[in-house]
Amino acid sequence: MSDFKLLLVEDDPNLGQILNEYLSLKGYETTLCSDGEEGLKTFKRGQFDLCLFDIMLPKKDGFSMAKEIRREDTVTPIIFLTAKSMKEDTIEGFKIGGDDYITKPFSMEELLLRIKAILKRTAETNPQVSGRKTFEFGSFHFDYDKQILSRAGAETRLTSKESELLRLLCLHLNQPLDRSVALKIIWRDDSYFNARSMDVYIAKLRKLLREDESVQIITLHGSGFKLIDS
Amino acid sequence: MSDFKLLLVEDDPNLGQILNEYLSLKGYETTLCSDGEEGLKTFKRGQFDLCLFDIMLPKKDGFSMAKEIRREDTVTPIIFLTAKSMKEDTIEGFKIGGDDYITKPFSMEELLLRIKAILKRTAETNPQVSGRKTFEFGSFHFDYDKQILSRAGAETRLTSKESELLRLLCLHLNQPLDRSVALKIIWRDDSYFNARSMDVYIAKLRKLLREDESVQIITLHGSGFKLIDS
DNA sequence: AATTCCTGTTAAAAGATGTTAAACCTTCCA
DNA sequence: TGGAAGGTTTAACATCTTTTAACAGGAATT
Repeated sequence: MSDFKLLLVEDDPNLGQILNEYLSLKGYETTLCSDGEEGLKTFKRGQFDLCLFDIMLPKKDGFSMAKEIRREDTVTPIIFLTAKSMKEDTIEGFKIGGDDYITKPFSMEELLLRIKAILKRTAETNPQVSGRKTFEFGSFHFDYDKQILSRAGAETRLTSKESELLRLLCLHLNQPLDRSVALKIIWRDDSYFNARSMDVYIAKLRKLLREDESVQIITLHGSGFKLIDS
Repeated sequence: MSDFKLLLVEDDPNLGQILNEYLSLKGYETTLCSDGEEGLKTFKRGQFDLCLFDIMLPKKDGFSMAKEIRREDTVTPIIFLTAKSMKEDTIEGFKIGGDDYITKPFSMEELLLRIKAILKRTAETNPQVSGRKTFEFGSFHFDYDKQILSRAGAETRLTSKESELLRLLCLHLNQPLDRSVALKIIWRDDSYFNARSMDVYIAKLRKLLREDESVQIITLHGSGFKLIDS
């Protein structure tokens, strides 16, 4: 499953309901709001991985919401939904810092694919903001919340530090994870002893991951590590 | 201006010309190809930041190109252009790993905004780094992620520095690789001692590559090196 | 040809990481 | 309250990677 949190703001109850159900069915955790102010409040409260905003909304339109969000957050992707396919609107949407723009009527499938394409990119370029909690790599399944690494039915309990580190590696799957970044996030401090502690945990994780040869932690000497899934 | 390199593959000479001019005007460095095979060859040679592929193309269609590219490179964004707005096509495009899908006729401005939206996401963290991760030259296969150089079944583990250097040489296969460029990218600093360190690594790589006579690292006295595959 | 600069090569020094085990800390419960 | 139990850090040593040093040759320049 995907574990991404989507914020959906749509005032048409029918469409809202359909979208909500469809996206939940597809494994996203969705929150539906029916007007702009409520949407904005909800956004500020929870952490979302992607926003889907209708443009014409009661109380506060989608563009205004996006503008306010972009003042503080330039990262979370925003997709606009709209009935009118007016060129000016499209342009406005992108200028504000939107990521995609879909005109109604659209197919659910296309919407889903566009959501996926954008999440793929943001997860790649901005791993540490992602709120993901479960991961799949090689033949492993890792549940960060439960601190459980499982494979072929066998479950291994992880300690918190093991989980934190594995999570960071997973968020950067096939990409470098910087030593100092990991130290600052997990140990709050990049010092000699913490660094050695981290090395110990890398060794522990390597031992756990040895069961699947297609997965390994590569050393990037002098800079960090990289979890590879081939 | 932007310094982004775009690869444009479009067989309609009119549209190709217009796109090319418009995007150049907007500050992108564009390369235009008119069929799929040429496009793929061009992609493999140069380093591009984004691809714009028409779907129906002579010799090799846009989807096939994207598929081949995604085997080695999952990073470089691909946008598909197409006349037909068939649902199946759109879905196919995203499934292959495309990033956006625009149906003709589209406004130049919208295309530009979509390009910008995607580059914003990818370029923030991964500037001029090409996404290629595996390379073939002579009888060698080099996997940059895994840091493994293999030939005739035999695998050699490389160190991080060896990998970095070999990667740069491969990206410039049969082309000069400037000393100071390599030093700035790998060592972050072009100084005397780093230069000597690099010479040591060139020697190590030469020793590894000796197994295949058709491959060698040529010295460009006073400027750099060149990996040649004859 | 002599000089100077640049590169090739090897080996040793310095530095970083791998690994294991013991010490240290918490937490929890008898 | 004392002591398991489990988690985390520190220590110690082994190993691997990278840098520095030293010397040998070429190439360019004069």
